[in-house]
Amino acid sequence: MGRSPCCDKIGVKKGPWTPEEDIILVTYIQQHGPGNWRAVPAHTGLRRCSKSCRLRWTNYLRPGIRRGNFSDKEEKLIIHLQALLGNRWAAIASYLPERTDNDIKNYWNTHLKKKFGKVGEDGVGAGAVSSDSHQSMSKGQWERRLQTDIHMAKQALREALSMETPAFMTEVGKQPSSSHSGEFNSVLTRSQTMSSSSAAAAAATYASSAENISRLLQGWMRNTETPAPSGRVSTTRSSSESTQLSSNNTPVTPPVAAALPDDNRSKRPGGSGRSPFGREV
DNA sequence: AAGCTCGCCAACCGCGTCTGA
DNA sequence: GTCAGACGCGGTTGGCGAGCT
Repeated sequence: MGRSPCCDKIGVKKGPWTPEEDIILVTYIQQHGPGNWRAVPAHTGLRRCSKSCRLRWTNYLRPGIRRGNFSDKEEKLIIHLQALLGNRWAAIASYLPERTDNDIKNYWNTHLKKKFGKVGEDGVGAGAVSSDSHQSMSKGQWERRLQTDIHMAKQALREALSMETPAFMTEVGKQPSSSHSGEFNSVLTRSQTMSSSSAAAAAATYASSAENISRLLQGWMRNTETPAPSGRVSTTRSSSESTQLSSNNTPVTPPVAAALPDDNRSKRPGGSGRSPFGREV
């Protein structure tokens, strides 16, 4: 099973994405949809690795993403799920549709690890259990274990949700997200069927994606009126800020925020994660 | 005011898994 | 059954900005 060469390192640009690149990528995805990442650099002319394109989209450009300001509920949920699932960030992220696995991972590493990292170290978390045990487990045992973990995670989540409406849901509610809780529940129950509403949602997704990027562009244009964003990171940071600003000032977050992450992951032909988590969950 | 240290986060890298030929 | 391509995931790193001395 040869490892993929990923990208021919020659001529492939690295480092922070510029707004122009973002626009090109979003435009392409708007037309063709996410997927077939291999073709993205070739068709768009982007001098980026396909992985980089996918990462940029899933972690940054994909609409419906909320960045920063994790609510208490989200924090608790992450802690709970981390204890149950271990460092399976993609699986955890599937319970927080508006957050990316990278974001959750970063948040855990920077904020929560210090506070709650010991929980895992003590072996309370399933992560500690699973990492050790699944080597000696048979496949059947491991799958049963997974199902148990999933069940526990669902239960924990339901408990968390039943206590009060999660802050992230209420916050989202401020924005015009029509059926967020419903979609969230569908995520919760892992109903993987791509309904026609999801298909319609996908269209809205791209529309709002374009909106996102146009706002991003506007912010960038304003910035370029003053000294141009010459610094590599500063450009990205400014774009990041403008994106965030847009989601704060105006409701950029689409109503389909919840639909995309799982649909994308589950529907993607080929490719999978390391563990069956996050897709079968 | 200048230099230093630390925290945060976007992005990269390597590996595992799945799928089709 | 085998192999190569494609994709997703988790760990890690690089660089900027904020806070501190």
